[in-house]
Amino acid sequence: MSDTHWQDALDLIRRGSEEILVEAELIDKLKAGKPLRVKAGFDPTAPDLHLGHTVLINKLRHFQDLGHHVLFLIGDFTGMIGDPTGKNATRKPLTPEQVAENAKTYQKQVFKILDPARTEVMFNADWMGRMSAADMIGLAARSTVARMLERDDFSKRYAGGQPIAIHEFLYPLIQGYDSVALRSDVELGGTDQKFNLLMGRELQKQMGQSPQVVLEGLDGVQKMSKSLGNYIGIAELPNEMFGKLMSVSDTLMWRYMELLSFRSLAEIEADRRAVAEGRNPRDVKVAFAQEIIARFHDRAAADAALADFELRFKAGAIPEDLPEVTLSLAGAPSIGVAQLLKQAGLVESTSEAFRQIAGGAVKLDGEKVSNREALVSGPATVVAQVGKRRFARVTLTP
RNA sequence: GGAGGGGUUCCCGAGCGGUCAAAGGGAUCAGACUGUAAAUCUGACGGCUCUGCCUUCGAAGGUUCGAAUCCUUCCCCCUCCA
Repeated sequence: MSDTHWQDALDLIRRGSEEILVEAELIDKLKAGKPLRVKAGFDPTAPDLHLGHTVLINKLRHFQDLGHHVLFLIGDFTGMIGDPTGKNATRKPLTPEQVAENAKTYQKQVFKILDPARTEVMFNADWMGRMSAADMIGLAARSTVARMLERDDFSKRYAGGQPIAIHEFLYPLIQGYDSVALRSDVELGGTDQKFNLLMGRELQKQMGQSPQVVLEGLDGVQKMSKSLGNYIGIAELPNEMFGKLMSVSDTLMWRYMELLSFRSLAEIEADRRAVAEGRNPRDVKVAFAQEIIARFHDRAAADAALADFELRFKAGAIPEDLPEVTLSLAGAPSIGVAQLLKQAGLVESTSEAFRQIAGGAVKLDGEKVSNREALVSGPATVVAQVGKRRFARVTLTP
């Protein structure tokens, strides 16, 4: 490989990465010109990928484009422990059938990005499941409690009087051992994985292997989660995706683009300058949202999503593709608004329905409802709305 | 094994016999403003057959007119000593 080649490769790899440990080693590996074994581990419990996951997968794709080999590791064994976050220390173990099912879902979604020919899907239960208790003790002997407590998560919990179960210490060890078993040259992971990733280097060194290079910090969007409300699944409908991408903050938008867009950093930088000089950041965001939708759906869907968005929010129109709900009045002549909203799934409880009405968030056929006692008589079809995002077309049958 | 501290509503965290569905912050939801951005302001934030009723403060009992608050037992967590 010529000098410029590895330099370009390095630039590509660097994009979006917080830290490369150790970069000099990576350069050596790239210069050697051999296909590298690039490992990334995935949790077997979450087969529904969101854009956050794709940051890492995009990076794997970069490696494939450079001629390297991807080891897509599904942590079915480690899944029994659950990465220690202190929140869900105990997990319900998955059956082999569930694991297989989830793995299939993973592959279906992941191969929208990865090249199957250069990807090997593996399960760590293959080797961990065969390990004897004595082997496990041997592995455990390779680290120390003090070392484990260096991990931010553990030290915080320890200091804060939160429990740490012994088996949680095994998680980093096993993840590290996976790298030994796979003889990986590079491992990718989010910032929160740094400790685990470094454990892999440590164990590889101890066991006479050349330590893997760690590419860390690919989690700018990884913090995506359902509870944070910024979850954008790659299987979501175009309109949903569009809306969610548009509600990404301007500040965060640039980071998203760096990590998720396939456009060059130079182009993104040009956009950023344009915005600084007065261009509406909204336009940049629209273009970005369309790029992403086109990737997971297609161009036409991206255009349609934009058109729908304009209609809905600029003109305040009600969207076309509402969820349809049919409710039976069960003989009664009418139904209370609160009940209607609850049964249509627009609110979680009657109490919430009353609150939303009081807050002026509820509309029926575009008309604001302010009387919590209001009745809707049937049979009829009404478009019910709570806030700007929750809609349903409700059909009342006798 | 011994001594001490602690378990509160999604999270953090006050409360320590009535005025407690429980301060405050975070998250969330809604309204205003907007570009479904940010910031800001406002309101909401257990449930219901909703001007009242029911269920919550680790669990189960008990004391009391009345308990998240007191007592008993149990479960769990943490710290120190061994």
